[in-house]
Amino acid sequence: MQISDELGLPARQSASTVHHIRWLEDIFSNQPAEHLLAGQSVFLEGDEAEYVFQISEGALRLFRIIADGRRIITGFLYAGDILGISARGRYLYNVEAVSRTTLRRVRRKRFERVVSENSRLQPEILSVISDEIAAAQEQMVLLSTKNAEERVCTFLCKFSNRHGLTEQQMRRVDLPMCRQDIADYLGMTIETVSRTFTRLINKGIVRIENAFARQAILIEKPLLLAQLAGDDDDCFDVREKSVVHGGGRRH
Amino acid sequence: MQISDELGLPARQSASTVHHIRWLEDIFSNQPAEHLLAGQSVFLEGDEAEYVFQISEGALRLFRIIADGRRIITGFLYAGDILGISARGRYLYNVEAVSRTTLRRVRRKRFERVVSENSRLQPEILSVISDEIAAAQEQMVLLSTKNAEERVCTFLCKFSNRHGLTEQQMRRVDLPMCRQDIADYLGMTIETVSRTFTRLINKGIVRIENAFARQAILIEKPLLLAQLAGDDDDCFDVREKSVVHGGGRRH
DNA sequence: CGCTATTTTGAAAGGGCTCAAGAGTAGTGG
DNA sequence: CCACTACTCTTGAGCCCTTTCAAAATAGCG
Repeated sequence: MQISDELGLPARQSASTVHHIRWLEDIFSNQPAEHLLAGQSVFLEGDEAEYVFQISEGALRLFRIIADGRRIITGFLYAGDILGISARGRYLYNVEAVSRTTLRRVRRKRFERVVSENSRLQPEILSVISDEIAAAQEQMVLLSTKNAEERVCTFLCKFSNRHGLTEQQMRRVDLPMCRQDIADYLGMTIETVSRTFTRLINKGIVRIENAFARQAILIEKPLLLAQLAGDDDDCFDVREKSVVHGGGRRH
Repeated sequence: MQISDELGLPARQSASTVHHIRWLEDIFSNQPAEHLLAGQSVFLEGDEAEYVFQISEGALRLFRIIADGRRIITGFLYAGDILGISARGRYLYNVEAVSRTTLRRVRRKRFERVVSENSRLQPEILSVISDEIAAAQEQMVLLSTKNAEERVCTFLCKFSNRHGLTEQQMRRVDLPMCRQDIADYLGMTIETVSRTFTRLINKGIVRIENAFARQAILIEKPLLLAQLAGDDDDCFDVREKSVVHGGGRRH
């Protein structure tokens, strides 16, 4: 149920760790690294929210299971990301390792003490939480308006543009998660995800690097991919447009 | 852009105000009441997050406008709810009054000062934020798995069970928002919302109280409504079920 | 009482889901 | 090295639910 086995993975610190959360990171840096294999659980929905985690390497999936057994993945977390800050008494979702993952944990009590002692951490906490809410909202937008192709393109864009990647890494995407994960995250079936990938390949937008690596995707036309994601970030002209509700049909 | 006119609505304090946020409320109680008409804006996405608000009466809609002009309502806020806590530098979404609404505001600076001075407020802040994230996740679940009927039933259930309502108020639901609002919130078209309501009426689950009031809905069979919402809260047996991913089909 | 905005209803079309089978990939052991 | 098994992923065909487009009905308001 909790991280059990500490198998002896090489505990090398990812050089491309992180960035955006300078000071918070220091809280974790002295903690021992814990290693997880793909599929191992970090905590479950409803568990007492005793710890705050930071991912050193790898990827986690956050998900809930609903009554009929279906799984909804509400997000993925990657190296550098922090997990568990926003939990009140109990965790709101299940967390598992997508692939081999290294993380560090501190007790919530200690975490909060350190934060309250160091005034410049306060805004960073808020920043982390704010990001989490922003991500949730983007996901709501995706789920309520985007079609299959837009969803997959959005996913690939976001994954390839996540923090702490080199230019090269951005064009050659090594997806750690399987099709079912992607499907459960994007609110579609595995079949539709697969079909959509095939369509993107046929269009020459991405290419599957079938060389032995598990799932390497080469983004051939990053700009087109971004366009197909349909975010069109030129959307801050809301206050100019005479926004008629239900303007462009569809919903 | 900001709340402009202070029209002289009777500033009576809703007796059924709130509850869950005892101490935070005190921060707002001395502030002057501001009155908004239906449709008036509180703030826009991207505005500097200068204030924190509490709703005294009425309802707000939180929404974003995407590139093609469509509107996604990410949430509604009601009497007693607090708005703007989770914003970092700038607000993440637009906020408008759904109906006549009364609210109070405090400057973020002051708000944060008061909070940091009073240690028992800290957990309440976290609680508010945690609720916001929980709501966002429930919405993701709704958008990625539920069909039209389940969505509408979920909406009615949540609205009728929101905090601070008497037993009577729970069975006689006065929806302040229009069909288009509901559609944009549930990720469906106004036509489908309408059709779904009709179906629920034909099934005898709800009844429209057409007496002069704007939109009064009588919930005839609350239990059935809750069942049709499909949340089946007996879902905390996750750790027992051998959860096979992609268990019950559909996604 | 007419005008407009909102809501409801109808018929047709489409996109993604479902069910089912095939192709590819890994891991195992003879 | 290659069969054998177990998975994951891909492809195909039909169907169903929601959307779309269009029009009628109802409510709101001067």
